[in-house]
This record gives sequence, structure tokens and C-alpha cells, in this order.
Amino acid sequence: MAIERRTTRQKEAIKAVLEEQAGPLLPDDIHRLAVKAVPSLGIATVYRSLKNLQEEGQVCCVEIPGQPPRYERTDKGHHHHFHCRNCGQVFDLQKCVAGGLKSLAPQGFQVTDHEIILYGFCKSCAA
Amino acid sequence: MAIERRTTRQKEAIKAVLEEQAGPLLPDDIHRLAVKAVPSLGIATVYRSLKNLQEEGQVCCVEIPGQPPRYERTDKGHHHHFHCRNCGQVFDLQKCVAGGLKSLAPQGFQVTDHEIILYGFCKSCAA
DNA sequence: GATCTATTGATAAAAGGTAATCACTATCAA
DNA sequence: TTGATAGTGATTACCTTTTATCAATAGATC
Repeated sequence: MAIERRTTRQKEAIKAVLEEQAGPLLPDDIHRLAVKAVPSLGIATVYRSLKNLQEEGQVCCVEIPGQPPRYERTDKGHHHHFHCRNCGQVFDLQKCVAGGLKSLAPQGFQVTDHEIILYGFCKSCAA
Repeated sequence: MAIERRTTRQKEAIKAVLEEQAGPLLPDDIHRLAVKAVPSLGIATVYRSLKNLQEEGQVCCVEIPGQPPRYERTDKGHHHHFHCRNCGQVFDLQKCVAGGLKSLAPQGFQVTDHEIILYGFCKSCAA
């Protein structure tokens, strides 16, 4: 039998944080933000909830090279990310240049998907 | 005073492996290949040499999201990578669509560099 | 060849992020 | 309200990659 899922303040707080925030967040960021709603929230619960939300398809993992995984809602559609070299924050990009990408692969290679990451300085840090 | 650098069979073997191989390699791959030339080679020496070669600018680090760092020569110029979802190998791509990329960033964002990673199946694994 | 000391190799240990444990709490159907 | 049990929180354990340790080895200079 499938495990009976219960609604808890902790899960709701974690989901709310992911709803509100635009870009992908680190487990630690999520914890720091969700603690405001549920002060007793432990980091273990954040990891557990993220795992569950991933299994349920509500949340997905975003990996920036050399950094631990971040998490974001899956309902944002295909997009890529910008990583600020100053503040470390990750922002969503709206558009995608996927069109020409497949042509980059050598003959015989089969491209199923791709990742584009821009690096630089975000609006606040560039100023 | 700067540290006096000595030429050793170990360092030569590690550099040779990086010369011969096309794509970026994991420290463990480098070790496995270089051991053929210097059977006593330890993994610690691979890490030490990679660190030195990086400082000297001869080698740079390639990071595929969710994977440990790989290393490759710096003399290959600007290029990106293809990661095979089957065999896990990483291949170099020759071309780059950098042209349109800066337009992806929001107003006020300053793009300094970028990363493109294609995923799929390499020639051998697609067959 | 002798000497100095950078380098090595085996190992232990660190670092960073994640998962397991377990007693306690709180959800929810009855 | 009650009872069964999913969920929680603090902590420990874990896992993988990387670095530190240290006695032994081996380049480079004379």
C-alpha cells in the first residue's frame, strides 16, 4: 500500500517558500526562509520534503557546476539560469536558444537535452 | 623564495595522459591511465599534480552538474561539452553558439561568461 | 657519488552534503 | 476524543572527494 501522506505546517511552509521565490534555492536557503513560518523546522525535514516533492514531480533539482543542488518548482517550464559571481544567487532566464544547439554535437551523437548557464553579475551586484 | 620544481616521472605521466586524451578526465581516470606508465603512482600525487598544473595555467577544471570536477588542458580554446547519459564520458564540442547568449540575461545583468552542456548518447552508445 | 630537499605513496582524516536513527509529536479517520 | 501511525527534530552516521601527514624516495646541484 502507498504511504498515506499527511498535511503538516512544515511541508506547507516549505512549499510556500518555493512558490514565492523566483529562482532555485539551496536546502539551506529553504530552511532559513521556512523557519520564519515554522520556527522549530529542522533541516532534516527540508531534505525529506524536497525528496518527496521531487518524487511527486512538484519540484526539480537544478545543478550549477561546482555547487550543491538547488530546488525549484517544476511548473515554470523550460528555462535556464544565471549565476551571479558576486552574491552567488541563481536567477531564472526566460528565453532559450535551444534552436542551434543540436548542431554543436559531433556526427552520430544523439542530443536529448541541454543546459545553459550564464555567469556574471546580477542587477544589484553590477551596479 | 619560490619552490624549486623538479621533473618527475609521475608528473610527466600525468601530463602525457592529459595531452593524449581529447575530453576532460576525472582524477581517477587520470590515475588509471597514468599508472600504466608509472605503476607505483598514487592517487594523492594525481591530485597534487593537478593542483600545480592548474596554478601554472596548464590545466583547467571542467564541471558537469552533479559530478565531480574533471580536468583538461587549457590550450584547446573556448569550447563546451557533451555528457553521455549512458557511458558517462564527457566529450569536447568544437563550435559554440555564444552569439545569442547575452540576450538571454535580464536587463541590468552583466554576462561575463557562460557554460553550455549537451546531454544525450555518444556515438558508441547511440548505436 | 654525496647532499639537500622536493616529491612521493599509503594512509588517515577532513570537508561537505545527505540520509538514517529514534523517541516524541501531531495528523486524521473513526 | 482516541488511536494508529506518518511526520518531525536533533543527532549521528555516512559517503564521496579531497587534503594532510610523514617516513621514505629520488631529482638536481656540486
